[in-house]
Amino acid sequence: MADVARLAGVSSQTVSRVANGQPGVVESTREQVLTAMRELGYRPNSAARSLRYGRFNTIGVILFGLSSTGNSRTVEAIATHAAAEGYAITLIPVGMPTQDNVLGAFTRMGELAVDGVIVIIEVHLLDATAVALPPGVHVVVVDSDAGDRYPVVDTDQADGARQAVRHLLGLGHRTVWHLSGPAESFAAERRASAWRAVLEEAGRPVPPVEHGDWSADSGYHAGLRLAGVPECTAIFVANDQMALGVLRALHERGRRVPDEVSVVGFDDIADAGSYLPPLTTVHQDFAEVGRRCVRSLLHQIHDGPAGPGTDLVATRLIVRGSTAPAPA
Amino acid sequence: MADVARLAGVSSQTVSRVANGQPGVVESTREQVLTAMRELGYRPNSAARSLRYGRFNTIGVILFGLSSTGNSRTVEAIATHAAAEGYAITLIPVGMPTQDNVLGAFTRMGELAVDGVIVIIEVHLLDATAVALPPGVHVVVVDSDAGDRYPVVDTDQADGARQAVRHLLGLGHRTVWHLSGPAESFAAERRASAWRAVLEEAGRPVPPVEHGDWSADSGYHAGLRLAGVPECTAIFVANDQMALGVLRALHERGRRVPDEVSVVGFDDIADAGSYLPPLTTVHQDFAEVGRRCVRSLLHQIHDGPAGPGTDLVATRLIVRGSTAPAPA
DNA sequence: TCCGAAATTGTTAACGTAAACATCGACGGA
DNA sequence: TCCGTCGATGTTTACGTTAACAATTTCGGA
Repeated sequence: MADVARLAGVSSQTVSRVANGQPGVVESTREQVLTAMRELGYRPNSAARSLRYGRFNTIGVILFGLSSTGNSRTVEAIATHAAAEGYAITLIPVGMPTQDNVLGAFTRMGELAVDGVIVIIEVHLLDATAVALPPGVHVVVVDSDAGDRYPVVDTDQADGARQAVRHLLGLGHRTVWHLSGPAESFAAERRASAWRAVLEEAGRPVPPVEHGDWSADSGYHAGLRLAGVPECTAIFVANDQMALGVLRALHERGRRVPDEVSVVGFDDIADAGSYLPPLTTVHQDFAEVGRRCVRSLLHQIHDGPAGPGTDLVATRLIVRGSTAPAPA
Repeated sequence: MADVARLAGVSSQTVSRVANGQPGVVESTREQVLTAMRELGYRPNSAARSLRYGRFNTIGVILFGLSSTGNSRTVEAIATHAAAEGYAITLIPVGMPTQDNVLGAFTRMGELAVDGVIVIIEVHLLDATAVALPPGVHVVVVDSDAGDRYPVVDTDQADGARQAVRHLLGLGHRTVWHLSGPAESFAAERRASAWRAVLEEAGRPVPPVEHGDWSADSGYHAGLRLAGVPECTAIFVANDQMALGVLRALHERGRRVPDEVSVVGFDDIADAGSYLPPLTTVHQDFAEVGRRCVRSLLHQIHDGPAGPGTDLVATRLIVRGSTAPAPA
């Protein structure tokens, strides 16, 4: 910057003014400075800027597993909206979701150049880390029940599950079986309890819950077990990938979908419409979740901390070819 | 930091030494400083550090579309390995892959606190932007043919395609049809040209190429067309998602896989083993690509710029249930 | 007892930027 | 003509950190 000032024959302050588009610089001077900038390939040093302003214009995202569909789409939306507001995104991946690792991520975060953090991790891992969060750092949590401690943005898991189960009951199925996610997952738990609540409310029997780990493979194995249960004609699967595995298992066992068994998934991933048969599933608006995260976090950064609370994003059932009226 | 120094009754320099674990601080002093740090919740200001050191310890990743399987897994690997080396990852998403947007991303990058950039974008979009790249910023490019201008890390697309086509020919198929990606994609182009080369080398007829946009849906439509071609008994599809669509189309048209038609995909995404039937596909090691990107970039940052050149990551064919000997 | 070396701690300056304040010159009105 | 005002530009300072050097203390040995 000093070099630019020297070359343009002005003070560094004037260069600063030009760089930031501030008024009070006469046109001819501005031209000279811009020319000098180009000539020297000047680019402002953001570290110095941050130091001066006390802000980094950066949001940190702590997450476990970027490859899972939901996470990557949420992060993409976060990145897009943050960029629109002039904020960059810094990714802090957590290798394995152990408390130690999460704690480590929070510690690293504390040392990073970040104005706020969006946490996309099952919240029970946050218990021990609440203390470790640096006081000046704002937080938004996704997909957890931390609503009493931090602002939370999340898909309305329960309502999505309710829509799925009611759809199946509406088709005349006597009851609905459920393949849930891992026991530690709050998303899985909420989907499962909404499923149970609808059945109980309707006075239907509640079959035993199967558990998978979200993978198609685990869905396949659970599907093999369910295929052996003759009275099982409707299955609500907690995500689309496991549903894919279920479809394969049913197919291998000769149980036709949707004629003999109806299947509903959750997520509406891009491929769900191309499964055999195309999957009826609950659509999650990951982009909207990301958008609201950014909005909430920026609001905190600019206007001070926000109280806890939960912001739910609506879901909707997408009916495709994997559900049909119950067999006679 | 000054507060900590005051509370601990030492100079700020001593605080700095403690914070960085430098030697030459007596144990009792260190304790006092650590206590003061805890009490005041001190955390070092990374902007000041960056300013002092002239480095940000941050890597930028410019990409289009985080949701595509390959990208998210590559980014995850990049983030993991960068973190292990003490580097953070800053994401710069490009909304639509137009030259303007890419140019904008590079400009933003220039203003960001970044020591180097990994570019995960089809390279023809880089043509006009080569100039815009700030001189001091190191670059590694993924998935493109920029090998003459920048260091490139990429999957060995051609070899993967060769393995796929040879596998099908080895099963006795007279020739192999191809569903390619979008015409602008270099990855698609390389897979297609390797496919063509193997066929020509083997003296087989080269069927017309179908084009999709990587989505399952586009695969479905192309699949419907191919299903109408009786002599088509083997299809090499340029990615797994389109292969999923092809499987669905063949199924709907009553062409059995693999008995009547064999299908090979590319990527080996997590779900590929759960398709109906489980998909034979070319495995890409996205994690390794990410690892090498980071290695190459850090090498540049620490030891000076590297010349152009291409670093190819091996692929391997995973044979599952979607391929079988040609029908008699 | 005193001196020199080593260990520990303190002081100064600089990284690049921008806010706050100071200066300078031009212009208009009395 | 002189003065006040305003617009353009320059100067000073501070942001938080750490390298380089300076100062102080401690300790062993002659």
